Amino acid sequence: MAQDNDPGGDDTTPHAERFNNARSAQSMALLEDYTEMIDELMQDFGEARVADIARLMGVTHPTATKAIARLKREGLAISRPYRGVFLTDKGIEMAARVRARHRTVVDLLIAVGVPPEAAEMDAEGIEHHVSDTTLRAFAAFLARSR
Amino acid sequence: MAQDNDPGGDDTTPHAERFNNARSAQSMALLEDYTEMIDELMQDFGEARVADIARLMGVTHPTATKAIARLKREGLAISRPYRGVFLTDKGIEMAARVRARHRTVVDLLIAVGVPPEAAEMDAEGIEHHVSDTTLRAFAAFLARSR
DNA sequence: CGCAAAATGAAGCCTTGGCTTTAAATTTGT
DNA sequence: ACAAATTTAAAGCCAAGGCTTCATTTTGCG
Repeated sequence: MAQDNDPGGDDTTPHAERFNNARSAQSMALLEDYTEMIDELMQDFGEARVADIARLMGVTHPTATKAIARLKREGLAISRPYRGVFLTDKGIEMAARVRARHRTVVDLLIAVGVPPEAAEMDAEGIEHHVSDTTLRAFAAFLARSR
Repeated sequence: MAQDNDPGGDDTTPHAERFNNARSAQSMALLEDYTEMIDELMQDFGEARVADIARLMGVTHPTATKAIARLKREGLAISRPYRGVFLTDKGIEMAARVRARHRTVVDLLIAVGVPPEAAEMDAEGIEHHVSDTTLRAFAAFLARSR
């Protein structure tokens, strides 16, 4: 376990780096989830209203509004009052990426024997922590086992 | 506007449930990480000091202290001022469970072709979102492919 | 032994992401 | 055309999880 006998020895531990990584991934999860949701609503209904976004995300409207404000701050979306929310090109690109990743994660889980419902459920949390390297490995595994 | 399906139809969406699930999993991640870290320090050095916990977690001491306060509130740990932190039986049990799950996740990732380093990194974030069902599927897959 | 350095704790601030309540604006229906 | 209903926005609260700064307690060493 320990390669070092003195806990006070190191300056930057690999542990710390990993935890900080996981934390920052978490901060992007919300952006990704809302972006994906808006994209989905646009495709399915031609518009994304705050009320629908809120309901589908399982939060109240003010919470959704606040999240959308952050999306706008990050240049992922724009919104015209009473006209719904629209993704920018950057937002659309992110939505596509997130959606592809989600599908790959679900497929991988199913491929290793996870029941589809559980796969769908867990993927929602897992996907945000899957790095590009891991995602490529997943895709390769799926291609191989098909 | 909308074509055939109306977004206002449902009352509780499966989406919302999944997101809320992921959110609550997230709230337990911190507890699990600190518990695991304390257990590790106890095993390796016989004591878990706030300063070491903080450094290994990649946060400042006050942040670690606050997290430890939450652990105590949840009955997972106790601490004597200036004497370090100790896990309760409940905390030890959680640490064991978390550690086993972590190992399984890393092994699964490696088994499907993720480079060990990336597996270790991503597992830190992924593990908290792996349900019991999924964990069992992982274990079964590993047993099978060995 | 005494005192400085190190470890710990306390207090206060920030941001995020939830919530409720209240108010304003727009749509809609008669 | 206007009142009612719906949608959106605004304001303020809360807890979590970061941070800095400052006070206190231990500890180690000359």
